Amino acid sequence: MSSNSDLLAAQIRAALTDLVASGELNCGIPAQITLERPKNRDHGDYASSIALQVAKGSGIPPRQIAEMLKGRLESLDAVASVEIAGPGFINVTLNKASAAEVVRQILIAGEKFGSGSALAGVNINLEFISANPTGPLHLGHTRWAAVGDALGRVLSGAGASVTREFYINDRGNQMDLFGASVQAAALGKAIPENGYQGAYINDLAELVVSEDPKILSLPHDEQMVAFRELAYKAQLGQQQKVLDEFGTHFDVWFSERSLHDSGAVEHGLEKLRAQGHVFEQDGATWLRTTDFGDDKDRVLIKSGGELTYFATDTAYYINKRERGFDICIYMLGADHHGYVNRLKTLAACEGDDPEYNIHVLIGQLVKIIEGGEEVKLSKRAGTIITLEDLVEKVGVDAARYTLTRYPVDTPMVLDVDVLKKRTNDNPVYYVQYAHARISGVLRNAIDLKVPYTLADFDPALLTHERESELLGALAEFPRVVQGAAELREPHRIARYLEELAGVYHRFYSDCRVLPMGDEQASPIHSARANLCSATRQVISNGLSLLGVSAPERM
RNA sequence: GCGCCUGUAGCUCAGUCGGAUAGAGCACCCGCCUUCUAAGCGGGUUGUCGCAGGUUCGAUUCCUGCCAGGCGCACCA
Repeated sequence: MSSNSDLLAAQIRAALTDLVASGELNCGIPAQITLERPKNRDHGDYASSIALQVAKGSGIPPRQIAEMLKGRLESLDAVASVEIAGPGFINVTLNKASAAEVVRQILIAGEKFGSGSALAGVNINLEFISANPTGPLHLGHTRWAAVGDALGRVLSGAGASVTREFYINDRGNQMDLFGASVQAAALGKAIPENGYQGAYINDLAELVVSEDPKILSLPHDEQMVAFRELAYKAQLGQQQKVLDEFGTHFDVWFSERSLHDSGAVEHGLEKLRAQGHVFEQDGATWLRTTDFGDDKDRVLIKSGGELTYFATDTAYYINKRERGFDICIYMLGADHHGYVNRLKTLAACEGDDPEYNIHVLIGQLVKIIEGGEEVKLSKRAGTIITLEDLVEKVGVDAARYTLTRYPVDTPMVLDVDVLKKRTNDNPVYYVQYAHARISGVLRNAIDLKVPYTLADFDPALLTHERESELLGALAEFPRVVQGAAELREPHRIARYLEELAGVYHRFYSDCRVLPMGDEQASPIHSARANLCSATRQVISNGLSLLGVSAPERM
């Protein structure tokens, strides 16, 4: 079942191919023929600038090329009229009934509407958050929890096979420092220098002691390890619980320790050596990342024999690839952007294509303001705002929606006061309200005996301008999902939903859906109720891609 | 010094391969509920798309330089 825009694009391609074959036109044919949705409705339902693009090499004026294509487009059943405008734009207006066929497509596809196959067969590892298990999740993690989860859903929607993975940094000095901090808190001693602070450390200390009172009689070093291990389990469990409540789920919780225990690190080093980019210097072992444009080479094994973090990351990447992932997506905070180049060059050293096999998204920082001032303190964590703090303030839906409606490379400011409002200020309610409103209309439709199944649907009745706008917006959804997946930009879904909700609200205020008073139910009521039903389906599908609920009532 | 991100309306921000008159919400003013959810709709007002060049039929979009802000540049984790 192809959409009208696919149909038009295919027809243009066929027409161009024929013109080239017959010698009337001498030009290359673009790989992708895209149709735009004109901002100005006078320019039809779809517009193409193909004639301008193709004109350059052909020596024929663009308007003349547009003329050549016009007839072919007009011959399509779905097309009502074709006009050539300006320097050579082709503006296509669909006939009303075929524009309305999208309602049928949506209602038949249901939850599947919007899903596509652009990324079918692609196996993607999506790694995000990957916080240290030494404390609560902060605002930066929260942004990833929302965006990463949404991206996972969007990629799946585009047909990819997606594994969501959380890398647990459960090894190294930070863990020992964490253990020592909890230990100190339990013993009532001063937290070590650079150690972990905050009420949660005391909570963890109490919890560990209550779970295992004998811990207090262990020798000091052994005791630190015991505290470290028990606090680690508790803190990780806490992160998992919080994420679960936030609606973000992972397929794999990957422990850094397991990477070492399984021999994956040695294996990774072997693999890099075999590729010929490893060398020894000053007693250390290096990876010659400068072979692929890094500004300096990177140490894998320190002169003291210790592995660097980079070595582990390298092994981890190789491990992912060997688990069969075609594309590894990393979502990192802005403070790690220096890492992008290193990750890409290590992929190159391993023999991969850094432009395809690895994709790094950098998220800019999130600030949160309340009452006009930046909020910096958390009751529990001591210094940082946590995921729980945000959810407690504004709720899961508002938090998730707001965090996903901006591109990740924009630094963002969350205004808590706005997020608490239930007005247009707060787009999540605007979109959810449209869903609830439609649900109300459809409940009433049942009471008023207005049938809205496909058997009752006559597409030719949807001719009002508001109906056309709504139909046009609905038809866009699959393209939006595909674009969001390919560009790794889930915020496009949110922006689209706001647009769609706006179009629906305008339709609602101009077009009466249900019979009034004693009026009998007629086919137009059924047609409009079907349109409402299709719109509700698309809003629901879109919100689901963002992990935001679609309420039946508000 | 080098690198990444950002700079669009009074505010918060959209604006995939360059396209037609640069958009939305908020704020401000004025309207619309005796019949489907007013958490809504309509109308009015708001711009040197940071600055300067370049590429071309056409640049907010691509290239170069500069200015401003944020963040990084370890044999740290």
